[in-house]
Amino acid sequence: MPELPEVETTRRGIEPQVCGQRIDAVVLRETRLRWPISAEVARLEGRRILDVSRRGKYLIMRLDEGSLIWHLGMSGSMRVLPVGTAAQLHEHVELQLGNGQALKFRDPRRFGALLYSATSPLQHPLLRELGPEPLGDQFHAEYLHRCCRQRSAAIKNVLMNSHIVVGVGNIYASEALYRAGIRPGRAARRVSKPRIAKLVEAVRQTLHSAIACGGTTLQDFTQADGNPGYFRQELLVYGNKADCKVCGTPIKHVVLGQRSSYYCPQCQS
DNA sequence: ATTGACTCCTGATGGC
DNA sequence: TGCCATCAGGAGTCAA
Repeated sequence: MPELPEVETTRRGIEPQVCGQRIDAVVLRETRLRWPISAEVARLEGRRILDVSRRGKYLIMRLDEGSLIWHLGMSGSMRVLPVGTAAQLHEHVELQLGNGQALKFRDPRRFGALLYSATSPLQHPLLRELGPEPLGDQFHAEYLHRCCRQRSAAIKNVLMNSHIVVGVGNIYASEALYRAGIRPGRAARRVSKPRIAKLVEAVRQTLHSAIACGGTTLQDFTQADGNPGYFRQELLVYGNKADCKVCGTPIKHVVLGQRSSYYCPQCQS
């Protein structure tokens, strides 16, 4: 579920509450996430959280010694609530802070992760090979065109490949392709450079708008204050079983790379 | 080197 | 009402 806008929304929500705070206690209720939570995490008492940054869909919490790397997986969310607030079902990790607040990580499907990195977190094997940030200046038409030129894979799968560009998941790939007028199943190398340029802009605009709405909530996602994200009502094609809002043609649903894709057969080619 | 299938897990939904 | 099959936003890993 959480794609870049949801992770960025989470980052902005927790940052003011956790920055500069000392970790008074760590509560681990379930350590079997995507990878088991390592024993070092249980020993973080006394460390201080310096800042919270984001790389793709990863959240990085820099400590005065080492770093924590979080991933929300498909169903993860974070909230900040007073220490002592009853734990919800599937609330696997809780960091109790010096200000009396607790950072709570909930993840029903346990596809999320919490990793400890003793050195530079950006050099962690999971982060080292990631592609550029879609909202940064390294992601541009020239770059994406170069990535697409030789590839026969569907353009949507290329967009969702985190080694090419980070943060774009199933929902926003569908939305950006709709905005750019490109069919999701089109082979990447069959997309002309001008259309690639349009797609780069569509990805940027879609992500910016979604961040402004606090992300998209389909099921589990909540912002750090417990509110849902409001981009769902702005979605143009994803999950749409009705007609195209522009031309009235019925929206098509296909499966690409085992993921649902939606597009307008009239507006997208 | 790319690619597509498979995998982890719980919960919501829809058909019978 | 209940039971069962299917599907869901991620992404590493493996085999071809």
